[in-house]
Amino acid sequence: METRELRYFVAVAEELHFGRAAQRLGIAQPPLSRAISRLERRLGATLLDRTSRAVHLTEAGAVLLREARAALDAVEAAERRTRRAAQAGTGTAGVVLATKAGAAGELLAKLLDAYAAEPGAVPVDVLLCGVGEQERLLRDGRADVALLHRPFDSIAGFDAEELRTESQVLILPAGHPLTRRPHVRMDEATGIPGLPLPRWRGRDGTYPDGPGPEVRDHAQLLQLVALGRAAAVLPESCRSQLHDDLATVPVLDAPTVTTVIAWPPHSRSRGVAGLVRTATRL
Amino acid sequence: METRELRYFVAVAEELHFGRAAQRLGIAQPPLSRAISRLERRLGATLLDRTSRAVHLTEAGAVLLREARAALDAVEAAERRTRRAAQAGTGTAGVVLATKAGAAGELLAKLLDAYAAEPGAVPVDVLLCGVGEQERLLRDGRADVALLHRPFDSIAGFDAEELRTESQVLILPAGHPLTRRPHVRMDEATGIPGLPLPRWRGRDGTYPDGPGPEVRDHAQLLQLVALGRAAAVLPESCRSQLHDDLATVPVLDAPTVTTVIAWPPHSRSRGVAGLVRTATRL
DNA sequence: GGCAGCGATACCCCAGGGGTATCGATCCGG
DNA sequence: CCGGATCGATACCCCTGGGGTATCGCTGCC
Repeated sequence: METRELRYFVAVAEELHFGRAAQRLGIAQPPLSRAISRLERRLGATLLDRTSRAVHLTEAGAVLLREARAALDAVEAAERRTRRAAQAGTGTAGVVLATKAGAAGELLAKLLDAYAAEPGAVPVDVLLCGVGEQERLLRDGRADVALLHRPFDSIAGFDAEELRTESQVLILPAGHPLTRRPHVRMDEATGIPGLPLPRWRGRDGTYPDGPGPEVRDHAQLLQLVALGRAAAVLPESCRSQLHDDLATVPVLDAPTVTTVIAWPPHSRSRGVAGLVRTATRL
Repeated sequence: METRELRYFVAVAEELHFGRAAQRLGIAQPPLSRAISRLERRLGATLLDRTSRAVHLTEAGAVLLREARAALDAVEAAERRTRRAAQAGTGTAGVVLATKAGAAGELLAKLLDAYAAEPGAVPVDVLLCGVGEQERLLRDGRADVALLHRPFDSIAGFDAEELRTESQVLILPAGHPLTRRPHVRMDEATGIPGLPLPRWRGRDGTYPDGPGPEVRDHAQLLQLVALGRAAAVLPESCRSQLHDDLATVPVLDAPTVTTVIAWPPHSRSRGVAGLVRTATRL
């Protein structure tokens, strides 16, 4: 199977419409129809049920859609990482580290400093991204290594080392009555009148239903809290980045958050290995 | 990048010789040279240093070799799993479970029985393989789910659930003086005169240096022990499969062995999900 | 210096990927 | 119930590019 065929199939499987898929691919519809038929013939499998009015995925088609996405990510990653390895000047290639914007601030700074001081250290580019994006960046090769936060981020499919575990705190506008409490419980944090917890954007770009404002990164969230429109429960290390217009209260029964450094299992290059070693010794 | 180009590059990178690589690929040498040049031009990267006497990988080439192998595995897996999903009769596709031949005997039997009794269970094919092969089978799609044993097998890149943890025992021919001991230490087990521990075959098909016979699965190993040519340290659950010509002694300081059920992170199909659910409830 | 080994180049052929025109089936509005 | 709109499949054509053979140019080596 050629990657072109996989790309074609994914386009059709996502659009469920040969015409639109062809348009998206920048080709005409007939060659696309032919390519899919040929793919089906070679696989000995019907991938799509087509009536002349609608297209549906068969069970085999659903399997191929999942697998093809993973395979195309892997091919894309190969291309990107090779390009980066080549262009990073003659000599040792750099490494791209992905982390959530606004999270893991001092840990990240310490890691970068400590690693830069190592002998044989390689240049590190930091890629700040939205919540939940790191997984995709690692998978398609835009990043080589990432800082993730369990249990929020999934480390499925990656190698990882734990760096730090911390408890969470409730973040409120300074002066809110609850800030005088020594600690709160989770059910108190979720039910503050007028200060709902926010809804985080999912990987697919949609937001869960419910009350609370929609947010996609920490800066947005903290601003909303400062404006008195929301409360937040975040790992306690975020306190170092708060202005004095925000106050924190420990949440006793919130799940603890583990910061991990993760990388694709097959691509433990020298740069990644060094960064991981430095991180675990921090 | 097309998978053909990746296959071509991997062949050359492994052979470090255009002629042999072309032969392996079943094409002539000139088109292979051209394909690699074109790949290099498109990537904007030199992948191979070629003098007219020798070919070496550049740094970018080494990156691409690693990444290309992973990508080709993913493409191969896509093809195989789709074929299986299609041919598994009309209706629900089966699942292939990989496990080491001779290991996890009763656990496996219990799992298969319990799962088969579930409503909506899917046919399960069991694929018995050599030590350390499961990783490759999962990666290239010949298997969908596997029973692995940490710390011997790496679960890098897979999702996994722990099933059972057990300690290890020393296996000796019946009547050996050490069998009268209530327990032994690891350093005693490794130094038995005339009964060396075996050398396991690595993933690359080679054996580590040292004394001891070369083995690749449990059946071979147990036969060697029965013949008085080796001793073995194995998880205690293997006792249920020993004839009375073999005896066991607990090893106090051997690492504990955890049996896990693992699967590729993106491919949690209905069959795999059900099997994992059943396994964790066992 | 002649020779053997190896990758690159030159040149040719045709399979196949891509395009346009059109067909055939199906759904829908009137 | 009919005509038009929609959509995937088919027919046919063009030409890119993948694959082949012959050969060159370079490099070690006896």
